[in-house]
Parts: sequence; structure tokens; C-alpha cells
Amino acid sequence: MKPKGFIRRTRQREAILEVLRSTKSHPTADWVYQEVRKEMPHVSLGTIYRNLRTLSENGEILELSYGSNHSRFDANSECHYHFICESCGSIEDLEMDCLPELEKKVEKIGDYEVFTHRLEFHGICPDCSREESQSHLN
Amino acid sequence: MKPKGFIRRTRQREAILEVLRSTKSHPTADWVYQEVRKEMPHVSLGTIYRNLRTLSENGEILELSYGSNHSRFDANSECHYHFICESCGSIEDLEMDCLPELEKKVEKIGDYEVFTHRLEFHGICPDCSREESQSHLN
DNA sequence: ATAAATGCAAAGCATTTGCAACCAT
DNA sequence: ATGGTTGCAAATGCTTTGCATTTAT
Repeated sequence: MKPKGFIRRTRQREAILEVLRSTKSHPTADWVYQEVRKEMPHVSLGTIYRNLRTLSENGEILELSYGSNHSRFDANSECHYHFICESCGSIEDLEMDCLPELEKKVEKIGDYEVFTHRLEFHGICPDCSREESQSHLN
Repeated sequence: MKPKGFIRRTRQREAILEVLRSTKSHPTADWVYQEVRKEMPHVSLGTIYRNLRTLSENGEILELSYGSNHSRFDANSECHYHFICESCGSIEDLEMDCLPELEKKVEKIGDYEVFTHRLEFHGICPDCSREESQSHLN
């Protein structure tokens, strides 16, 4: 979140960004590591972590943290909302307009200076609820 | 989030709940540990963690996870929203009505079954923005 | 030239867990 | 009685870091 000075374009950094942009799955650092390693067998996990941090501090990617476990990352840093499925654990982007008026609402409450907001929904995703209803047929 | 069977009322569990209810500060597990330890020097951190998990799975408290570091907990499990200050790191409850219509919106998009939603705002809190404007006087 | 970035491995640290003893029901 | 719960300590696992070397600018 703190803007950084100049950040270099390194092969590793580019590879990480490319991997992140190639998926809609909000992967973990380790998944990114495994992917990048396919093209670049000697990258280190440390580099992955350092870059994910740098990139998210620069606003190029989003760091999501749900549950107390590992972070997930999203190359889409535009305002959008997530749905977290409590059955399969997937995180998907919702096709839902961004609601900037929410931030205005907060600024009306008091002297808050709002930079961003985050909205997420928890429940059962379409895929899982389909499976659930089918399991009734047994 | 998964409802549990019967959960016993133990001294430790009661103490943890009491500590959580006594503060508005959304403390970490370790802070809870330190507090409970004042009354009960032999509690173990493991017990704190196990209970925080049990309680949040039972919906009696809320587990908040921001950043990739440690979780924070909130004894107020009713629908409410948070403001996270990027300057001082504080997390405060916002005096803002819950917006159940957001969940309806998602259910209209597709076959989502929404249990809860979470909304948080990031920026500078009133205290910090006051300090910032005063520092201009130097 | 030089400051940033990397690889590697060694921490760091929040959280979890195995197990025997304990206690709420 | 008995199965959930605790204390303790060891273990886990994600993430960070120190350092010598490499690399982008």
C-alpha cells in the first residue's frame, strides 16, 4: 500500500505477473512459485514473496487474506468483489458493479479518509450448490 | 463457520469470551492470551487458539483477517463493518447500518447461496488525520 | 557504477497438534 | 462414565531475512 520508488523489471517479476494474469483463480504464493518454476527452475520462494509484496505495495496486484492461513493474490487490482465458497474454498470474482457510494457513506460518518473498500460474500457457490442438490438423488 | 455439536462451558472458554467482550479493540490471539493469563496463569496458548476457533465456528465471535499476519477477533458477531487505518493500524467498528440488500444482489447474479458478507474500508482514521493536519503547523 | 533484485538457506513466528491428565455433563 | 477440554511442548508451515552474487538502469 505504500507507494515505492522505482521498481525494476526483472525476468522474475515479469514471470510472476504473467502467471498471475494468466489465471482467474486467485492463487497462493506457493502456486505462483510452482508455476514460475516451470519456466525458471531456479527462482526462489523468497523472490516470489518479495515480488508479491512489492507488486501489491505498488498497487499492481491485490493481496487477499481470508481465514488465518495463506494469502492469495489477484492480478486484477481494479475495484471488484469476491465470493468465497465455504464448501470448496474457491474464490471467484463477482460480476457486480463497484459501489463507490459506500465510501462516501463512511466519509459522512466522520473524519474518515477512505482509500479503498473491500467487500466479500461467503456462502455456497453455484457449482457446489448444484452438487448438493444432486446428492439428494442418492 | 461449521456449526458444532455441544460445546462445554469451561472456565477457560468463559474467561476468553469475557476478555473479548470487555474490549472494542479487536485483539489478537496473543493479546487475549496475555489478558486471560492475568486471571488464570496456567492457560496455554493452545487453549486460546482452540477456543477462538471453536467460538468462531459457533458464530459466537468473529475472526477477522487483514493483511497476511495474525487474525484478530471480535466478540460482536452481529453484522457490522470495519474501518482499518493504514496509518496506525487500528480497526474500528463503523456506525453504519448493515446492508442485507447486498446479499440479495449477489443471489440475483447466479446460484449463489449467501450466508454472510464482509465489508471493510481502508484509509486514515479520524485520529490520524487530525494529527496529520496538525503536523502542518510545524 | 551502483542500488535493487536474486538464490539459497536459515530463521521467525503465528498457529496447530499429539498426548496424557482433567473436568463438565 | 465418557467424551470434550486442557497444558505442555514439539511440530507445522507460511513468510521473512541475511548475505554474497548478479543484474537492470
